[in-house]
Amino acid sequence: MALGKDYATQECSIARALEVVGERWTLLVVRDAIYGVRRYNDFLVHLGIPRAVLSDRLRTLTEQGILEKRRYQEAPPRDEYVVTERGTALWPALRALSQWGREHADAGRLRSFRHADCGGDVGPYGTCADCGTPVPVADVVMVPGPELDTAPEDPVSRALLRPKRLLEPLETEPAHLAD
Amino acid sequence: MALGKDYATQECSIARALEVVGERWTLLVVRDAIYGVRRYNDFLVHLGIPRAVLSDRLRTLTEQGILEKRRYQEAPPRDEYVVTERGTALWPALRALSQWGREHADAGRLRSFRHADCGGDVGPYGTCADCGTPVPVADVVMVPGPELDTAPEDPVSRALLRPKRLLEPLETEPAHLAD
DNA sequence: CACATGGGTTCAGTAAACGAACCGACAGTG
DNA sequence: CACTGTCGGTTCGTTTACTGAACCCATGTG
Repeated sequence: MALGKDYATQECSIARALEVVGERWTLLVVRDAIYGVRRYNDFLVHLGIPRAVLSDRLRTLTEQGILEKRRYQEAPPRDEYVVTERGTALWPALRALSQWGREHADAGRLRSFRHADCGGDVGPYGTCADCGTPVPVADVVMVPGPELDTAPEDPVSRALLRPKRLLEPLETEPAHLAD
Repeated sequence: MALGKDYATQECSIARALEVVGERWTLLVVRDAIYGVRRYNDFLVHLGIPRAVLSDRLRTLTEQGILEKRRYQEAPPRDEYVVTERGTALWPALRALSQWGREHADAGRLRSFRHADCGGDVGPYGTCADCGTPVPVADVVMVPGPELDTAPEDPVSRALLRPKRLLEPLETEPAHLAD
């Protein structure tokens, strides 16, 4: 991880995982990638992260095979960062953290997760509260809660005011349409 | 969290959770607490963490209600840090991270988790692979895997070479018995 | 041509982590 | 009583990381 000392001495798969995704901002970048954010600028404005740190995290996550950088247009050259299977495999951990946050750090509910097939809530074990089946990340729909800012600054937050199926690319308005 | 900038602008329960437990070392302290580590020195030698950082994390986690500091002997005064319900509620997140680590960052298996009642593996959704029921943290037994160091330096790692039921206090040998 | 956009890099200042040293209260040993 | 060791810390100088602002470059647009 760095800082002179890493967790390498730890014989523990939690430590190994945190060695990869435990740095500041890293899990939030992965979260956004799973939410469908793909472009540098969208990560930037949504996270409010310093550019140098974002560049570093995107590079590291790409090297780790959690994101994949790919050119989606040639002129001008533009790349996007798409979450890989290795990255989506972090979804259960993010979902569990989100659950804990809802129960122990939030006042109200900010967003919740629903099973796309039947509309049931995704329960504490990642299974659908209605139909009982485990919900894969691609079948999760994130729906906004009552405590969200209704007119956020950044276009990513605005796009996330509508229900959003995870993994699908997020469509943000071009900047010149901003109020 | 600090560093001048926190995640406070994030309307997201993952960010709220990471605001509390996202700092370096914090989740490993919670992990150890769930494994049954309770004493300052045991955290210290098992984690290999700088003392100042450990003191800070224990204080912060206590303030957050994730650990509870309590006096267990008067002369000399000795305190222990016991994980609270709020702390054990982080178990699903830790288990999911562990799962990811096993699949994507480990070579072999270091430790695994079993359902105490029936001996079945705790599966990817936190349910027992044998009997199918969700396994609460108190019913999890951690068993050592083949890749562990068989003669580790610190007494905590030595104690964890035997199967260990989570949450129960860990019994470490007194230092003068070390080889 | 001027200006905006996307995707970065560079750099100085600040905050955090590191590791070694130190400390106080007590217990056990000789 | 002195000596040694344990436990649970604090202090402090050094190294590393994060932050925020400025800058850069290629391209497209009015």
